[in-house]
Amino acid sequence: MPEKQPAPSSHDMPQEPAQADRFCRARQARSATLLEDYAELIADLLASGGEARTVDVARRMGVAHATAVKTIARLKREGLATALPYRGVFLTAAGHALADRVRARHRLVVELLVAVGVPVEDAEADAEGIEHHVSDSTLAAFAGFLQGRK
Amino acid sequence: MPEKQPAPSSHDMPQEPAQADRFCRARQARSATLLEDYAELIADLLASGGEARTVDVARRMGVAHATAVKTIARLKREGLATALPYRGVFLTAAGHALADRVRARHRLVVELLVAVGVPVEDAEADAEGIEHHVSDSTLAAFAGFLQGRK
DNA sequence: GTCCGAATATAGCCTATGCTACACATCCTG
DNA sequence: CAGGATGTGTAGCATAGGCTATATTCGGAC
Ligand SMILES: [Mn+2]
Ligand SMILES: [Mn+2]
Ligand SMILES: [Mn+2]
Ligand SMILES: [Mn+2]
Repeated sequence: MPEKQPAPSSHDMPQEPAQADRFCRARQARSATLLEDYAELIADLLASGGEARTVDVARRMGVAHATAVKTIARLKREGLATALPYRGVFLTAAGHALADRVRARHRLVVELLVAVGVPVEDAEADAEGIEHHVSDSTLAAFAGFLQGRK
Repeated sequence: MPEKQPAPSSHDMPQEPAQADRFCRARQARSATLLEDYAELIADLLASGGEARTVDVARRMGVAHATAVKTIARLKREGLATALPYRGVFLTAAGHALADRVRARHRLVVELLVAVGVPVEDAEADAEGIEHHVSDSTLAAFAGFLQGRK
């Protein structure tokens, strides 16, 4: 066998399987991102206005309404939402549960960012992306940190 | 005109244009994610082993080699990398610059996470996704926070 | 009750990211 | 220097997530 070189590394790299695993998990999180954001948004619309119309969802997501329709179709396909024609979108129990989890995470991320000195506006903006990559472990650490400095 | 209702909100929602803007920026970051990770990885491979072969990149990214080929093609298309047939991948000046920026951000994010109590392994895993959503403002706040607790 | 603007549905097109399968090139090893 | 293992290139397929354009349907103003 070719005796794998000890690698003349100037600076260390992560082990190959561990690194691949990290990238895979990040990809996974990325693909769940949209559903999470939609679920949270729809829950908020239902809570504040009574109904979630496709147009409103599209406007708030910043996409064309046809795009929102497709994503909502995916929500339905995955058992997170239902919709009656010309009647708006609703969340299933699973959808509400997801929305709650996502909202809690969103808030905690913003809180943490603000606590370490990020301006509120930037915290809100960055949190929208960051939240989808925060594991339970990290979430717990955030909570502990915020608790400790109260 | 129908006199838009003041919204009988039980809890406040962000203004519509601001929220759409946040989602758009998050989508933007998401689409840059792959290029950033590839650039960083290729730079690391070049630095530690002398060359970056497509297979190694694929293995470390945890994807099929054909997938890596396509992404590397995009890197080339965007002027970040070059490649000679059967010779491996190289970074242009722009590619190296991107890699450096990305690596610095990656490290700072891990440091911050660890500083607030996230276990190192989880910090490394989550950082791989989080890093792509950290704005300059947030990055500066992280640096300041870490500085302050030294 | 009619009519018109707004909301909704649907179709078609595009790119980005994955994958598998297969063909060809390279490079060790014996 | 022959052959097999490994690396590369490429084709074909699928899904996700964007878009525009076009047709319907709804619902409120008159
Ligand atoms: Mn989000
Ligand atoms: Mn959110
Ligand atoms: Mn990353
Ligand atoms: Mn990284």
